[in-house]
Amino acid sequence: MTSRPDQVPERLLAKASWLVKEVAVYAGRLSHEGFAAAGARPYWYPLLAALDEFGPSSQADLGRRCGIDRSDVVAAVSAMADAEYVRRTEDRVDRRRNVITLTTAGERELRALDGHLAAVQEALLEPLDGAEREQLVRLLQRVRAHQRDRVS
Amino acid sequence: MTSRPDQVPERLLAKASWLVKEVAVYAGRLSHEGFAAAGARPYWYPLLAALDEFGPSSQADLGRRCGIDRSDVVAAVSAMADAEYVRRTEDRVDRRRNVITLTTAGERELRALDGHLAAVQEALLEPLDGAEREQLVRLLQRVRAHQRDRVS
DNA sequence: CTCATCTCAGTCAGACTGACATTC
DNA sequence: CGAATGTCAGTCGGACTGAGATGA
Repeated sequence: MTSRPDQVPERLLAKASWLVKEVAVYAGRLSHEGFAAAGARPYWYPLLAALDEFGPSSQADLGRRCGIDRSDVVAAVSAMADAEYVRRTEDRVDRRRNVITLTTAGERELRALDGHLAAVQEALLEPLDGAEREQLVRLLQRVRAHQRDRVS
Repeated sequence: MTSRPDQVPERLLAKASWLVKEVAVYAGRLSHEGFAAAGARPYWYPLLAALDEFGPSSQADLGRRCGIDRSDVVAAVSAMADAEYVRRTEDRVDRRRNVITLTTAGERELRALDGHLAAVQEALLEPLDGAEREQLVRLLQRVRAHQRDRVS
C-alpha cells in the first residue's frame, strides 16, 4: 500500500444518488442469494406478491404494479408457469389479455421468499435500530412516490 | 383498465431492499443524463473525484476507493486519457503500476459534473426538506459503511 | 515463491426499445 | 380509426470473473 486505502471521496459520500446505488448493488446481491436459495428469479417475488394482494391479473397490470416492463413480464410469467407457481389462461372477456392466477404452490413459494427477504432486510439494515429503519423506509417511499409522479 | 392501476404491493413498499433498488434505477437515469450532457461516462465522476481529493494514484487504489473493479478502471482511465482529462504514466518506483494524474481539463470536467450532479440530487430529493435529505444521506452512509465491513 | 498490478476477454442479469399481430 | 395487449428480438450499460504477463 502506498497510501491509506479505502478512503472514499467525500463528493461521493455526500451524494444520495451514489449512496443509493451502492446500497442497491449490495441489497441486490443479498436478495439474489435469497432467491437462489428458494429456486426463484428476481422478478418472481414482486409478481407473486402482486397476485397475492390483488388477485388474478393481466400481464400488463402486473407489470404496471411492479414496475416491470411488459416484455420482461412475459418471460417471468412463462418461467413461473413452468414451475407451476401460476396458471396462464386466456381472458374470455377481453381476448387480448391473459389472466394470470396464483396456484397453491405459488402461495407456498411466496411465503418462502417472504422468509428469505426478511432475512435480507435484517442483514442490510443491521446497523440501524427499529426507528431508524422505519425512517429510512419512509424517506425512500416518498422519494419513490415522487418519481412515479414524474414518469406518468 | 379493469381495476385500479398503479397500486404497488404492500410487501414491496415495505422492503428497504426493493425501495433502494427502485430509487437507484431512477437516480441512475437522472445521472446518466447529467453525464451525457457533459460528455462523460458514469465511472468517470468517481475517478475524477478521487484524483482531485487524494492526488495522483495507481489504478488499483482508484478502484478500491471508488468501489470499481480493477478491470473496469482500465477502460475508464483509457477513455479519460483519450479525452485528456487524466495522464497515465508509469511509476518509476514500482514499475507494475501506472500513476494516474488529473489534468487541468480534468479538473474543469470535474467541476462541470459537480454542477450536473447537484441538479440530479435536487431532482431526486425534491420531495424532502433539508433536514430530511441529511437524514437520508446519513442513514444510507451507515448502511453502506456496514457492508464495507462485511466485504473486507 | 507469493503477491499485487495491469490488461483483456468474456459472462450475466437487469432495464429498456422497437416491432408486430391481435383485439378492443 | 387509435389504443392496448402479449410476444419476440435485440441493445445497452454495469457488475463481475478468469486468466495471463510483469514486477515487487
